[in-house]
Amino acid sequence: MSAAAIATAPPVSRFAPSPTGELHLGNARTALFNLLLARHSGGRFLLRIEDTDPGRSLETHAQALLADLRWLGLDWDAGPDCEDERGPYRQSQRGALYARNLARLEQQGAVYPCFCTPEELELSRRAQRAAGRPPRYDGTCRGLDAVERARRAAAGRGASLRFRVPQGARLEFTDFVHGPQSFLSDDIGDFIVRRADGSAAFLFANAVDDASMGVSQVLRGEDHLTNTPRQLLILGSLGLPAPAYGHVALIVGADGAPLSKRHGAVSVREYRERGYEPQALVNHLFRLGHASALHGLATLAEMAAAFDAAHLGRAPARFDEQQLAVWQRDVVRRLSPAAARSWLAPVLPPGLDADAAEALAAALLPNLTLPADARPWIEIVFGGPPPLTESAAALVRGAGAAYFAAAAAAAAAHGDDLAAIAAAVRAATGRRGAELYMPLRAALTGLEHGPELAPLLRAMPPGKAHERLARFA
RNA sequence: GCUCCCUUCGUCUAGAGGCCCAGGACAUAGCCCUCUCAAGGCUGUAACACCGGUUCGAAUCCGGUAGGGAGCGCCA
Repeated sequence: MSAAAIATAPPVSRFAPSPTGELHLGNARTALFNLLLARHSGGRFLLRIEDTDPGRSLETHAQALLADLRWLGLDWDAGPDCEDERGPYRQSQRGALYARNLARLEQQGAVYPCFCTPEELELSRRAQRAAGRPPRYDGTCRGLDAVERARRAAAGRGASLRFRVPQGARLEFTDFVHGPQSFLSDDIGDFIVRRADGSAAFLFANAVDDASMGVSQVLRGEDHLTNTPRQLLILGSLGLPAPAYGHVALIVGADGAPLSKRHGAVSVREYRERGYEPQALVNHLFRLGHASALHGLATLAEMAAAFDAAHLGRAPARFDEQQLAVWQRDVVRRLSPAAARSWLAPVLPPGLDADAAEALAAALLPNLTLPADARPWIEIVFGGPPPLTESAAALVRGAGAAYFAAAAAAAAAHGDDLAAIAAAVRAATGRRGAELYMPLRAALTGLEHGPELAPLLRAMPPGKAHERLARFA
């Protein structure tokens, strides 16, 4: 393939989570950016499940991961549930490929068996730290000869396979987010590519898979930046093509510290359960660590068109729930009546019919961020006569009995029609504007602030308005 | 400890030596509109972490300091 052909080939990106827990906000953003990267140029976006660690990988987590990604609207072109010829897309099913490539490394002498036990390694690391040195593999098994290896193997000691990192070499690559990077190979210890149980280690499986799946761009978290030279070493020994690597800074909490449980929700699931809309979450994540000229709510297609890897940020971005709430309100206000009804469903009184639910949603939506915010209003709409705040009570007293006599009579005659009630009160009292409406609001809701009165009245069960107005007549 | 990464308004960011006494969006404040809140319209407040150097000129280049983060795992 010529250089020009490579340059114009559509990109292939991927998201490669390991099913050891829930989909984290940071990973969700990584998935989003990779999807956008591919879609921007008509490329392909792959989903690969990295379940090489059987002890920590759970099928339920894998399923939840797919469900969360789908909920966000992030669809993949190939993955564990839609295989193609580059698959399978679960690392646990790619053992043969790893074994083949591992064998090639063994033939070249690029790797060597290591008989050190985890305990020995831990001890060595501790000693190095104590001596003020970087904790790296000390090379115990690096120079073992065939006889010695055979003896240890015969003694039943399981062996892992380590990559023989060249000494005195400078490892360079260009990160498409951070620019030129340079590492000294001497700062990298010989690392494990195959565990003693025969399974492939992350560094190895991940790199080999990217190459064999034709991934052209690897956009991942900055925690992998220093892994990159290792993976380049592996790929180089195997003669496999290396993708372009780009690393985005991790997302941090509102206080600038790494996102953790103490920041509250950190998983996509938690936001979904609290009633956040996927479009709100995606819009917020899109602006974190990425700049575009896009303003206002955008669709994934619009984001893809606007996405530009050159505008990926290098500094950690704060996940600020206040900003998320802005997007959320924007999305909520645009919900269709049917969508609004199901969004609100978790807090709706049981047995409420569809029409009543839609009327309620229509009244409340402009004032809500999350379904839970509707609770006090639902109590006001469906519960008993609400207690008045002090200032609401003052408003009611100021209006007087004649005012409410007129209002109650109109409510009895016209039900939930605010215009009719207001007209009657105006005729009886000559009041207009706030003077006219505020006592009605106070008597009906007990408060001075809230959603528009007219739709609120329409959401109330018949007779409620009259009952509440009549108590002051 | 060693290596690497990062640092522009409250937040997300634009900015690749003069176009920047730093632009946009969101948030926020005031005004208008309005039955309140929200929405909408208008106006405003608000930042180059710090110290040196290079240069006629630095947010932009170089060095250092401080602060934050990551990696150094038979985790990924």
